[in-house]
Amino acid sequence: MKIATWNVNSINARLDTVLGWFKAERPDVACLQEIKCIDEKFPTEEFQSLGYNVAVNGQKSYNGVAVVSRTPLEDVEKGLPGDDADDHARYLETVISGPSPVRVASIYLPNGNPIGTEKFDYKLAWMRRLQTHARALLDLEEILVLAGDYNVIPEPADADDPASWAGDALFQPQTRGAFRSLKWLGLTDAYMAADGAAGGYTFWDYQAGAWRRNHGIRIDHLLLSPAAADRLRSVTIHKDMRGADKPSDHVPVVVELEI
DNA sequence: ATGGTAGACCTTCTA
Repeated sequence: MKIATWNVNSINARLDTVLGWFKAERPDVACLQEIKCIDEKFPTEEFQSLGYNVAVNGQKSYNGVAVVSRTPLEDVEKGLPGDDADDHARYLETVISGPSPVRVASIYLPNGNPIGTEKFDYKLAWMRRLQTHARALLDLEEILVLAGDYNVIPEPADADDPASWAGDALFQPQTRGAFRSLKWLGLTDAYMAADGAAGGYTFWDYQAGAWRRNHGIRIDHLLLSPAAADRLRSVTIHKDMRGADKPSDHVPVVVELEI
């Protein structure tokens, strides 16, 4: 089973690019982030015509996440538990039906810039909520994949030029510590565990020639429960998509699980 | 050199 995560930076502006990739790659499941539209404006019919089921947690203009799957989606939960006042659409969790069901979450973790503001506080609070929820999910002992744009650069090796990110919310000690705490619950970073994976970035800014200069970072992650990690076959970063026409600033990351 | 681009959509915010 191929499970993808991709921050598309507007599903409607990216529709041809995304559908073209789906036709070529045929993922079984895809977690999408930054769809930047309300549920009613998500191109559901276009995905259905390719044979996919769709679940959307949308929002006008900003954020918004979705999961698309070949098999039906069960137990759809919209929003990250722990703060009823949080109205950002950044989390959707569902169970991919089949002989071996897989629980997946599509995560758009807050960016948090600039540091020293309420945006950074919101990011850290959101990460605490995610850790609390992940602990409860791990207790279920299911095949679980927490996939998305984490807006976290885990280690210096995950940036082309780590020094340039020193003042950025994505690379703060608190941010990296919260990500480590999350993993220490018993989650496996698929990219780090996969045989042969190295030197992969998943995001290059539109600005300042970042792509041309390979000024990239690895911030799109798939965290696996033990049952999922046991089934991990491969991880592929689709770097070529950054050079496509009308690219997102993020590229797809695909894990293959033995399911 | 403190820059630059992209998307939503009304004017500036977010990234």
